[in-house]
Amino acid sequence: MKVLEELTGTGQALSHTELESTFSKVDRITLYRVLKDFEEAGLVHKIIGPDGVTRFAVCRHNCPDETHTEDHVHFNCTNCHKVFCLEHTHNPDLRLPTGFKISGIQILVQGICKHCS
Amino acid sequence: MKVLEELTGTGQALSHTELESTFSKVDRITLYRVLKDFEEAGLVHKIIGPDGVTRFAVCRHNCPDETHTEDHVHFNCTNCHKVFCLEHTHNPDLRLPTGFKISGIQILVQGICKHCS
DNA sequence: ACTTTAAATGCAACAACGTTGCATTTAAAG
DNA sequence: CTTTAAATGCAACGTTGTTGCATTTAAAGT
Ligand SMILES: [Mn+2]
Ligand SMILES: [Mn+2]
Ligand SMILES: [Zn+2]
Ligand SMILES: [Zn+2]
Repeated sequence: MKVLEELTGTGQALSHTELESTFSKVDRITLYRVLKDFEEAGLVHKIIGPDGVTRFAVCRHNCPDETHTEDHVHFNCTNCHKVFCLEHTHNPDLRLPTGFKISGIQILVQGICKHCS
Repeated sequence: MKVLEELTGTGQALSHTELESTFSKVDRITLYRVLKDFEEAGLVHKIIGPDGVTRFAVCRHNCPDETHTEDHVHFNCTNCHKVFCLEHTHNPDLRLPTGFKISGIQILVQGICKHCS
């Protein structure tokens, strides 16, 4: 519950390490299991940034239970390296090569965040 | 050179493991170093998929040396889990929240690839 | 309140991925 | 042929993430 509150309260996606230092009393394996359970329950979603770091963020209202598609845009600040979930959802008109059928899309925007600009 | 040929020849992005089994004679650390050198030289680029697996693909003609921006779209097949570089580049008209300045974008499309459909 | 049962936690061990230091081999220059 | 530098292989280490098992904690049943 504390983990979920932390994820809900902060405006950004948090890495395992960040959560681990926040809850220094909790064993890291417990944290792994908690986050996995939250993800499977559709409460949080995982974001793997361009640096390969996995972060977690709470799912918003528009996240369906079954498909668990998180189709909103993610923002990765090149200065502070934080990751934010943007409310913006975007479905661009991509013309893919023949034979390719699109089922989902992941957009990650890089730039300078609100706090760093 | 063999590694570069392999990456150029195949139409997809290859993971370290895949390359390692292709060149079973080569030590895995040498492979790490070769790929790192290629990346820093701007010959290949890294793609980290939604599963967190790192893959490598050759840079095309339109990859500038300095910025090394790979702004083309990547396709991840949900069936065979292969990753393809699409020629398509897309700059959508995103309206970001105030204070956020965009400098780049990464688009990863998921679906069924040509070979699996 | 006491007992039974299940869930949550912590620890150890392990595997995959990736990096660094160092010795050796290989190839390029002189 | 000798000198020098680059490329390779090995060992060791760090990080991330998973699994098995024992213990603790909490929930239910009596
Ligand atoms: Mn998100
Ligand atoms: Mn590519
Ligand atoms: Zn920032
Ligand atoms: Zn496929």
